[in-house]
This record gives sequence, C-alpha cells and structure tokens, in this order.
Amino acid sequence: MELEMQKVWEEEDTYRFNPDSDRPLFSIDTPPPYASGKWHIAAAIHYSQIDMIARTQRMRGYEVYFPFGVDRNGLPVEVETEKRYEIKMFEYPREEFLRLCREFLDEAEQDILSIVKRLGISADTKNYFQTDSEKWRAVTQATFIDAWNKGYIYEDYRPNIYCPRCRTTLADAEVEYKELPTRLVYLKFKVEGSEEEVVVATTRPELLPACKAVIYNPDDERYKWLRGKRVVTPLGDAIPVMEHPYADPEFGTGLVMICSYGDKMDVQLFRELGLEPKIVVNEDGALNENAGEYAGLTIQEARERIIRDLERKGFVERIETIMHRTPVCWRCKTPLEIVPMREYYLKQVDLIHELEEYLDVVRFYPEWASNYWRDWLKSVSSDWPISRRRYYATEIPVWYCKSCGKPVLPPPGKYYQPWKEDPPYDKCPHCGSTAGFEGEKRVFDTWMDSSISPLVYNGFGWDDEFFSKLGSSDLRPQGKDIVRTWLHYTFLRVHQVLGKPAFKHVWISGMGLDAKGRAMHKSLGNIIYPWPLFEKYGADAVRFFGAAEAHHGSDFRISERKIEGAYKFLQKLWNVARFISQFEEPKGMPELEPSDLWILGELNKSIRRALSGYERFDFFDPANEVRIFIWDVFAPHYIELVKGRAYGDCVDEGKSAAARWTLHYVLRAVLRLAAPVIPHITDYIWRSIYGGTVHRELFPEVREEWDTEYLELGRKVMEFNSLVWKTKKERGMRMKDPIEMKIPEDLKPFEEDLRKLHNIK
RNA sequence: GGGCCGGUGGUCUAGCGGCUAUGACGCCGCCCUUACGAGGCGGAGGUCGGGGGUUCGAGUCCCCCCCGGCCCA
Repeated sequence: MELEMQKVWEEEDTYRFNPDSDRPLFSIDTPPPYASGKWHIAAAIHYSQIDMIARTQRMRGYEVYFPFGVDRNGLPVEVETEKRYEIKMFEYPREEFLRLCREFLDEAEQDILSIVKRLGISADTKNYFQTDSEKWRAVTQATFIDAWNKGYIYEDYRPNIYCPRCRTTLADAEVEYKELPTRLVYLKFKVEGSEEEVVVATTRPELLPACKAVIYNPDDERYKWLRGKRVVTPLGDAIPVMEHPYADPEFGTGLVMICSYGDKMDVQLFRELGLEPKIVVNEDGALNENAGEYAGLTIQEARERIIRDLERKGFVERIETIMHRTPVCWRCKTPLEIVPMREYYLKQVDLIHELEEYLDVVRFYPEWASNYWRDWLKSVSSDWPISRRRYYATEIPVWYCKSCGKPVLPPPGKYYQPWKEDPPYDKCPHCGSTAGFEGEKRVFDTWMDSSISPLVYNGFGWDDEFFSKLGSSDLRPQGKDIVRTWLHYTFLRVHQVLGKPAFKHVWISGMGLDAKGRAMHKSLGNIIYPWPLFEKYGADAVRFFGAAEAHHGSDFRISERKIEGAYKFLQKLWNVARFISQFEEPKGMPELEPSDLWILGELNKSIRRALSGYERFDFFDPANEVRIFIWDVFAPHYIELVKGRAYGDCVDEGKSAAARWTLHYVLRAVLRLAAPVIPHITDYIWRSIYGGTVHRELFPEVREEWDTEYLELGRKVMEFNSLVWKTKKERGMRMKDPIEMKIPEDLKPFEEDLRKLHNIK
C-alpha cells in the first residue's frame, strides 16, 4: 500500500513546488546527508521528522520548497576510499583518486536515496543537489571570491591544529578528545648555576628540544624560590622559570614545561609569555633539523628514543602511566599536533557581535535550543581556518603570479580547478607580468560548501530570478550535535554574503539513541538498520513512532516494541475508516444529536492541541492526540454509540444522517490532522473515500459552536459505558444481552443512543 | 573544570504548592466476538535521581550533591 502511494505521488508530482503560487512561499534548508556508510534508523527518523515539517507547512497553506541534497565532499570519503582500495591518497594520482571517491559516493548516495524514498519523504529527490557538483562548487568559490573582495579572507602563518595522518589542518570544531593511556615522564632539570635539581613531569618528552620555559602556579609555595631563575634542560638548554596560573599544582610535580607546541595551551602561553617558538615537528609529523639528533624520526619514535637516552643519562626520575585527555582527529582518531603553517582564514571574531544580534530575531524550536548557539558564540576565540591539504573537496580558486608571487582571483560564476587548469587571464594585474601562474593546490574545509546550502538550494549564483523569489531559506532543521559547525558557519557565511540572518526559524532535534540510551556507532555495534523495520511495519509506523515517542528536542530511544504499537494503531485507523466508508456521506449538515455534538467537541479539543503542536514543529502532541482520540474515544465510544443510528435501525432518516455525517466529518478531520505524520495511510484512505489527495488539503479548523455542554457529559457517557460493561461481566452476561439499567438523569440527552448500544430495556 | 538540557513504575508521558501521583505501550489473569489478529473488565509494577531547607502542606519553590546526553576548556 505504501509503495503504491509513493508511485502515485511520483506520477502526479503531488509535492511539486510552484514558485509562482499565490500562496506564501516557505523554503526548507534540508540537511544534505553525508554519502558514506549506511544510514541507521535514527537518521531515517530524523529525516522523516523534517518531512513532517514540510507537510505541516503545506497544510497550513504555504507553498513549500523542500529541496534535497547529498553532501559528498571531504575527509570521510577519502578515508573510506583509501581503506577500500588499500591505497594512500598522497601516493596516488590526484585525478584518479577523485574518480575512485566519486564511485564510492555514487553507491552510498543510492543507499540514502532509496531510504528517503521508502520513508515517503516529500522532498524533491528527482532534482537533488550534490555538494561536489560543478553548480554547487562554483557557488562555494563565488562566495569565497566575494568574501575575499570584502576583506574577510586573509592568509596567516600560525600554529594550526594538524592531523599528521590526514595531513591537513583542522578547525577547532573537528577536534575530538579521547582518554588515552600515556606515559608521564618525570625529568630532572638542573637549576642554572647550582647543583640543585627540580623535577618536571611531561607527557611529551620528545618536545624537549622545543622547550622554552618552565612554569609553576603562583600559589604554589614549593617553587617560589625558583622565581627569576633559569633551569637547564637535560639537553643542555637554559630556559627561564615563570609563574602562570595554568600550571596545576596537583598535576605531576607542579612544574610544567612549555614547548612549541604540545597543545593549544602552549600556543597561548608562548604568546602570553613572549617566548620565541622553536618548531621541531614537521607537517608530515616527523621531527625536523631543529630537533638535533632526533631529526627525521616520527613523534612516536622520537619519544621512545629520547626516553631511552635520558634514562641512560640518569635524567629520568620515574615514569607513570596515566590516562590523558588527548586531542584526536575527529575522523581518523590520530593524536593531533600543533604545527605552524600558512593557511587561509575566514574572519569571524570581528563579526560575533553582529551574529549575536540574530539571536533576538531568529526563532528557535524548541526555544531553549538557541542556547546551543549562544554558548558557542561566547566561546569563539579565533578565526576559521578554511584551507585544507586534501583532494576531494572544492578547490580554492586562486592562482599565484610566477613573477611577483601575488594571488590573483578569477571572476565568480564558474567552477575552477587551479591545480590542473590555467587561469582565465594571462597577465598579472599586480605586476603586469606574463610569466604565467601557479595554481593553488589546496582545497576548502567542507563546511565552506555546506554552510551556503540555503543559498545554493534557493538559486543563488545559478538562477537569480528563483533566488529573488525565495531569498535565503526560511527554516533550518538539524540535529543539536552540529550547531557549532553547520548552523554557526551558515549564519556567518550568509551574513557575510547577504548581511541578513540565514533563517527565520531554526529547528533543532535531539538524538535517536539505542535501547540503552547510547548513540548509535559502528564501533559500539549497536546500529539498528531501517530496512527490516520498513518490511515488518512499514514507513508510517516508523514515522509515527518518530513523532510520538518523545517531545521535540529531547533524545529518544529506539524501541521496536513501540514501533509495533504504532503499527497496531495504524491498523485501528484503517478499520475505523473501512467501517465509515460503508456509509454514504450526507450532502448538507443535518440537525445533530447530542452524541454527535459531543464527539465534535472532543474533536475540537484534539484539533486545538494538535495544531498548537504543529505550530511549534513538535509532532509529539499531534501524533498522540490523534492516537488517543481515535483509539480511546472515537472508536470505542462514539462509533459504538451511533452504530445503530448510522445503520438506520428504527430511527428516522434525519437522525441516521446526522450520525453518518458526523462519522465522515470526523474522519476527514482526523485524516488531515494525521497526514503530516503518516502520509501513506491517510492519503490512501482519503483518495479511496473522498478522492483527490489529502496532502493538498488544509488542516481542519476548530468550530467553536461545537464547544457545548455535551463535551463534559460525554466523559460521563464513557464512564457509564464502562459501568454497563462491567455490570454485564459481573452478571456473566454477553455484551448483546438485554439489561435493565437506570440511565443517569444528566445523560438523558444520550438516552436513545445508549439504549441501542447496551440494549437497555 | 565550565556551560546547556534532562532525570516521575521496564519504556514514553501528565503534573507547574493541596484529595490515596495521571495516562499510554508492554506484562499477568478472566471474559467476549467483531468495522478491527481488535475489544471489555480486573491486576501486578513507582523511595516522583539523592540529601537538606522553605511551608500547615512539595515531583511541584530554594540550596547542595549524584547520574545521563550534548558541547566547550
């Protein structure tokens, strides 16, 4: 049934976006999933929730632009490709390596697209975007050229976080921390001009050649006497002893050696203390000539060697093994180094204040999720290094004049590959030389591409007319884990390009966890794949679970039990619809009976709750409200109550019509209310009973004239029903058996329906 | 170490100072038969994360701590 619906939607293009519609436009900045590896169920649910947003907006009267894109740039695919073919990127021809990456991406992409389609996601997957397409990359480069012209780009030589394995610099956001066992080596330093010794503990003995100072905490009385003195390292260098609060008296001996560079703190201390760095680690992760006899060794080798040497010479007091919080590469988990390199930077520090103002105008769902971004803005302290020494990414569109060496940029609008192409000019604008140009070999950080998604999707740089209608996207839906990267960078970049907030609405979701509450990771082996669940329960059941399981914004645990429960609810809905479909729907509204007014009042209540949930893009209330209404109220009480009347058993035609009319009215309302969450079954029913598609309908409205006193009485009817059923059971009677019962005075209006239902004499 | 969010029976959830703490899913009995492999009736299951305090009275307000998730240092 679901597959059948999906085919119909595709054939009739149900969700086609018409930019010239007279409805207000609403555009969604769909997260482009990364095309590597297989999707787990949490990702599938995330995208179906985003789909619910799109469907909600359609039913609220918007013309919704819901594009789809696939992220194909960057490290992960390079790593996967290296693994699959057992090759090393830098030892492989660049062109050829790119081809292998593309092959891998095409496969992964198809896997994702098939899941997206199976979920019934109403995005435009026919014309999907790819972040590595010429179209997208040309826009990335155009916005870079724009930023360059506006003075946001600069190149600087400074310490960078560097992954020796991936041979690239990393942004702060790409650094992870891992507790790793490390040896803490206690080294003896001599105090200059005396025979006294002090002991310094370090996890990085191989950086001893780069050691430029030793610090202690100003509150640490043990070392006050060292103030102003110098100490001699085991390698014979005399270096100053300084006070700095960074030194933790509890760690090691309380003395810390400062080297260029062991970690980010070293970088800061070198600056603060005015020390001259001595660089000993090269870009390939090996020590250089500054390391003296250790030159040419890798960091690991140098560490072993220096420990051995120093032990032999008696400089090692002792060695402890500790758990140390080590910065590692987010992708390959290799411990990171700090290496000074020349890199391009995009300014952001100067703009933080302007971005903070957006916190007041952009609406976050849930409201408190804005804290994620607010906190990050507070802690941004350096500009964004945007160049990378990798292959599979957008090239930096710069050539350098072979004569004067100055950078020259091409005009925006085209996709450039400077490492293999000639520039679109032959004379240097700086020196006039025609000596030719050297193409830039570096590429961009992939967030440079993804951070302009709301521009690319909406036509910026490739369809001006389209873009003029849409502007930047209206809503960004995404997970909370990438606020400081994707969300932050998008606001930054769009601000630089347009001078406006990228979005009006930002929707932040929690994470789907496994049954024990852990995130799904390959390494944990706890990944739940979606296909078996689709086959057993269908996409709607999975979607319903995704909506009804937890409030928006909080993490939720995946439970097959609950998905099964959702499936049962869908069955119930199906049968309710089947029952109602046997009755003809009366044309005009007949005069309604108390029972009818009661259920319509209940319906009002449910519509109110559901719509207020939809307004917040929170599907918890809508899903649960519909379920409770159908399952606990409408089916067991109202339908039972009016069954006889609907069939027309010994009642007049008007009363029968009232029941039939109400049944259909409620069904129509409920189907529309549930359509964003469970699009397949609702449309299937809608089409077979009423014709047309439910997905082009609007949400049902509250009709206040139905907020009557029967609403309250109806609750009593439900209690009375229970009482009758219980009494019959106690007396060992069958449900159909006639019974003598007194109907409470206040339920008189319902008397006729009640008598029929319970066969009351 | 800091920030944010959260912590109510196995799971999700109502509750926003006041009766013996909701409801759902799941579980266990019994019953029934239908628009429905569904339903009806009953049942087991909770120190409301812990400890203090405010109050006549606290999941509900305040403080401290613990745990989980995410992020940062």
